[in-house]
Amino acid sequence: MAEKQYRIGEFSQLVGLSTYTLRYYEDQGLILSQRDDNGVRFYTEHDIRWVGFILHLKGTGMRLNELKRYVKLRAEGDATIGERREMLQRIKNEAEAEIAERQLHLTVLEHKIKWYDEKQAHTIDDSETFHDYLQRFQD
Amino acid sequence: MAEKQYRIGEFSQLVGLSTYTLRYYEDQGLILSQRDDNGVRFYTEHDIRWVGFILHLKGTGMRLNELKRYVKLRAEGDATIGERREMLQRIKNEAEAEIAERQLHLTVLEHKIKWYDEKQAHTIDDSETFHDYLQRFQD
DNA sequence: AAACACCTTCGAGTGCACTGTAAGGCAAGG
DNA sequence: CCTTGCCTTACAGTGCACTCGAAGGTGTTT
Repeated sequence: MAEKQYRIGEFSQLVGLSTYTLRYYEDQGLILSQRDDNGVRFYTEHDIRWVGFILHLKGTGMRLNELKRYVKLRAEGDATIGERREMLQRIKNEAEAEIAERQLHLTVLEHKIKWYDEKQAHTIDDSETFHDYLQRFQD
Repeated sequence: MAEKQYRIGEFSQLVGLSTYTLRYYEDQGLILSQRDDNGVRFYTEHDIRWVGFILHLKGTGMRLNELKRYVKLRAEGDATIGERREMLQRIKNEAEAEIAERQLHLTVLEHKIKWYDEKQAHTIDDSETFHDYLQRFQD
């Protein structure tokens, strides 16, 4: 039983990327496609997994240029595993730092929401500025 | 004792935004500046706090257009507090959803790093694909 | 007198990641 | 035969948030 083959339109639906983007990624060397006798692209389950994986990498904040570099290393074989590992580790660290930073910003936003609530409920002095209010959480 | 006044160059250093960006933000209505007798911008501590706050909002993922809308509402007075609160709440929800999503992508990246480690240490079968490996964590 | 920091308007350039159009062509299905 | 879906190259357009430069100006400091 041969594996199911998908043409670009169907594949596009499956992976959630437009056909434009799929061709663009192929241009950029991020994906490969096989061709039938007429030169028409087709993809298999294997390609679905690969696109899924690069979308995970993208989802962590990895940029196309880094992704290209990663794919290039991958094509060079197991000798580059160390380098790829370091790359992913760096991406991981950066992503975690960004998340942490974003969470810090979020706490201020949360305080502001609380401040609005208390202001609306008149449980804080009408003249207390948000800045003064924030001071109460500084320690 | 009058409050210290900062001209744009110094202020730029203090808040970490270029003078270009400060003027741009002013154009966009995100910041106000006072002017001396010669029309030269100056800022005070109050402005430092305000820029600090909008950078927190930006840091949560809020876009300039939303920020503009927020600032506009703010200028309309306390009557818009409810709307501003809802706005920040929505931003908060979106930011949390994005963080959660990013963390999901990160777990896959972490698995990939582990997979590299195990592959390098030859503790996994050389023929086991990352996809097969990942299956072991699916439940 | 020159250097410096600021002011204005206006418009162009940057980086990223697409997204779309034009203009041509091929092959299969109703 | 015509529509649909695919193919190609090449290039323009989009959205976002800056970033910069030109060309002219003012006021303060050395």
